[in-house]
Amino acid sequence: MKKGDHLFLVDGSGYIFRAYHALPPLNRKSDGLPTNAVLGFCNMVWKLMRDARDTDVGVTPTHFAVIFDYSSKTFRNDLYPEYKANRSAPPEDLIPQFGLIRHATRAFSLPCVEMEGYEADDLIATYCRMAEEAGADATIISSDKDLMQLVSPAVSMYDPMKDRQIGIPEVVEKWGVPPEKMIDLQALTGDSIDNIPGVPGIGPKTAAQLLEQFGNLDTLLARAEEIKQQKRRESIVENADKARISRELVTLRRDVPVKEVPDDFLLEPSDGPRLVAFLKAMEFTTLTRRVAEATGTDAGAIEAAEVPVERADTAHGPDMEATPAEAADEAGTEAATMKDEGDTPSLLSALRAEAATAEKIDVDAYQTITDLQTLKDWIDEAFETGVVAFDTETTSLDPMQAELVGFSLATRPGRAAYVPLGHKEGAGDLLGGGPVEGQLPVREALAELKRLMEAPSVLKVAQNLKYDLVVMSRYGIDVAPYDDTMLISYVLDGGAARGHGMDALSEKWLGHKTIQFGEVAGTGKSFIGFENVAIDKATRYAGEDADVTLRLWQVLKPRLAAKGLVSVYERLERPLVPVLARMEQRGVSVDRQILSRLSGELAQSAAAIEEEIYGLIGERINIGSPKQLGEILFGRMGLPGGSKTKTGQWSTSAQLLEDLAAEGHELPRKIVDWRQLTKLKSTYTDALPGFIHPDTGRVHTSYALAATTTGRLSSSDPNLQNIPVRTAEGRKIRTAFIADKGHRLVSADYSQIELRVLAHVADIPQLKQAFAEGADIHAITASEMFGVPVEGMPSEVRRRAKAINFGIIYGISAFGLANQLSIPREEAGAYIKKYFERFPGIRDYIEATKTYAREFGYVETVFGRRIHYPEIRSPNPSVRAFNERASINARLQGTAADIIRRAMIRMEPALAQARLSARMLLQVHDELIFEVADGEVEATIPVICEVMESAPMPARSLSVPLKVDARAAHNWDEAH
DNA sequence: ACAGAAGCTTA
DNA sequence: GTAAGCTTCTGTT
Repeated sequence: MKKGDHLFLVDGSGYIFRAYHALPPLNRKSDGLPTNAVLGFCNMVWKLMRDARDTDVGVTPTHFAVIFDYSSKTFRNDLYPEYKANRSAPPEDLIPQFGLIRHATRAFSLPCVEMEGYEADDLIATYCRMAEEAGADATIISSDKDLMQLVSPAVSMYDPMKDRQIGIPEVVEKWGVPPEKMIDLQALTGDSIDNIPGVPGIGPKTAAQLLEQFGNLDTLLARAEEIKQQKRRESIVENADKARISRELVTLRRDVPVKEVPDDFLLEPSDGPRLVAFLKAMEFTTLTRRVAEATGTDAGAIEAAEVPVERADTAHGPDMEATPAEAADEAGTEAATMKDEGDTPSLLSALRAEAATAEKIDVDAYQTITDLQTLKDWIDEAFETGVVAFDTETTSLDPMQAELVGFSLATRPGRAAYVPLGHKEGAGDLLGGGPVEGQLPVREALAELKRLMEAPSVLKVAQNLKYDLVVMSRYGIDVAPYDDTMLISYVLDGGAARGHGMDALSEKWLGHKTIQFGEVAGTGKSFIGFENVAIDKATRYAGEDADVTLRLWQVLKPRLAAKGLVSVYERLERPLVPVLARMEQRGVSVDRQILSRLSGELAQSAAAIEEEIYGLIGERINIGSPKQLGEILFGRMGLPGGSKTKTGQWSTSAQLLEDLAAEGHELPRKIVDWRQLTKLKSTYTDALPGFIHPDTGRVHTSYALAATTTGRLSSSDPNLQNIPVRTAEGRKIRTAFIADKGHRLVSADYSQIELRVLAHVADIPQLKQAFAEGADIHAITASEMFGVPVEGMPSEVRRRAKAINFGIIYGISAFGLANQLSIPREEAGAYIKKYFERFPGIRDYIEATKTYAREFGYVETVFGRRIHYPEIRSPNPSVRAFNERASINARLQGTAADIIRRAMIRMEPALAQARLSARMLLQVHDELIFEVADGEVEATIPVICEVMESAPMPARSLSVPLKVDARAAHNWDEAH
């Protein structure tokens, strides 16, 4: 390097953050990979390389390098452990872009410089010194004030986003001091973002004034007594040490032992094909064209580069579950082959997986926290790392009843602690139950917990967070921001894993068998409740939960980006957690009297039928026992047609009994009736009152977010998604679900949502038109198939078409349709054939789905949710056919599930914005139930319908309108 | 005390 | 033909 040369140094790390926030979101069209910062970076670099002379810099670079931070830990952390401790985790959309920008740098044939233990700023300072010593000039591409201390006659800065050069006059103008005094100025003012203390009460204006007066920091500190203003004087005298440590922190190192020297940064002509290949892979059309033109590259002849952002997971066979060893091996291979390619999502995945499993899980290493100061220290540590895994231990599996017994935290793999709060002495002791000595004062501990849980700069990680959210909320604690490892696993492996519980995830990803809850608290009769577990035992169990959760997060979270599933997690899963937590907490009113009266009526009717049955068969058997019943009906009484179940028992299914009844037999009808009544009684009228919460007087169901393969929710304890509706008897149970005084229940349900989704994804003109016109879809189908006009169509014809429409959604088979319609299989087959002739698009859609599922091992919903079918390539034809039907159904059911999830996530803000107090209580797959104040019903219904009908927007726009029917009434039966 | 089968409820 | 959860019975532990 020599006089006249000009070195450009891009602060790559700084640029990424600034561009990410300043530029509008941008996602790669083909898969949604976030790329806004990458595009900003490429545009900027391209412009500076080509025509820097035309910018405010006004010179052409001869040397060019991009400098990055190596990691967040540097020598400054040793000087001052709190350094940059306030930094929160980077946004989700940004993480994959770190690696991409390093790729971009290489695609531009530019050196990519970073060094362990040093920040990018130190490298920049060092290279500036080297350039100056060589008599050359340098321009730092950054507007960060931390770099302004480097500005000199030979060194200036350039803000690429404002096209503004920053020289000595600009620094003086902005800060009131020349560049060489910037260090002292920063030492006084500090920096809240980097957590540099500075002197409290001294801002840039005061600092500049003081430096003007005293010349420099040392003089100022030595002669601080001369300061006139009392407050200012005291603060400076008192905080002189903070000022000195701050100065050390902000002073950039100009003597980093760098490996490359500025001579290595000689700017060479762009490698057109290489650059075009990268830009094509990023799908930056305009820039690709521009670069191709300028470098004389034939863009059409260049293939998009293989940028290692891991895509479809087809690496291992469909029937094989990767063992932990295999998973680690796979990760290891990736790390080895991509080491010099930069921090790609896959590399990040591999590195994180390695870190999470590197240290063995040792449950005896966890700490029990028994004093407040230790808890504070742990929480401070969480603030430093920015991520903490936590878990609550309670007295009950039901979060609405659970009392907090303790909680655990993990700040990094292997480092976890348990905080016992409510452990009791002497289990089994009659007078026992006094608190165990040496536990923290609950109030103070909860205040500390709240400080951590609500801190915006610390990401809280939990496994099945909704449970903890409900418990925490009952203790007045909100949790945000957060991640849920169970949901991440669900998004990654929906359909591919048996479950997403912590025990299974730990074994799969960490190769570690967790302590079972039952081993700690006992099971069944020996269950003692967590509050009676000894604290050392509880520490091992709870500490492990937090430790494992943190490790799982480290392994799983990067995989989302690597597989392009970030938006599914962020848009369809994570935001739903607090929405469901609130719905569960609200509960729904159930009228005990109505249920008790119904129960009595059902008991009477059932008893009467029971007597008649005994009369007919001549003995008092257990009618509820299919075994005894079968032996009587088909053995002793010799009724015809009895088929056997797979265990060799006589089948006594309702379908079969109905058939027998149709042939004129008296007994089967009575058995069917008896079963219906006893079912209603045992499952609903008898069981529901037991779920009424003693304090709230309402029923609080539990929604599972990660239980179904398709993305639907499930409801349990009690299941409020299968409350009867089909029969008049059953519907009576719904009359017991009532609104609060002065309120109504509003039920809003999507009309034919899955058929509409089918019309959209399979792109069927006749169906789309029918939905657009609001026509009777089953009648239209029948009319198309049988050539019968819709007017005056026999109901049987419409019924058959309806069965076929539903059959399609279920992945139709002649066998199933024949069963449904009670017709021969040949006839059903002929219907299906005819249907496909009239709607060839549906046959194409079904075939395309099967082919896709076979090739990739999964299908995707319209919103990108992946549903795996690992057995779709099974050699067993019936297993294969089952998986094919399921995968056809999954795209439709899953898309519908995604749509209502989106509606639920938006519902509360929409209602709040409309200043309505309606409360969402229940979800039943295509229906939402609200409790609405009497006076607001009219205003609320249109808001609900609008949110539901526009739920796919703006992510997707369906080619078929969605229709929602909503009604208000005093109880669920009338509202539905 | 628990697990699986059968049967029934919903969308 | 798809997706769920709960109750009862039955056999095993």
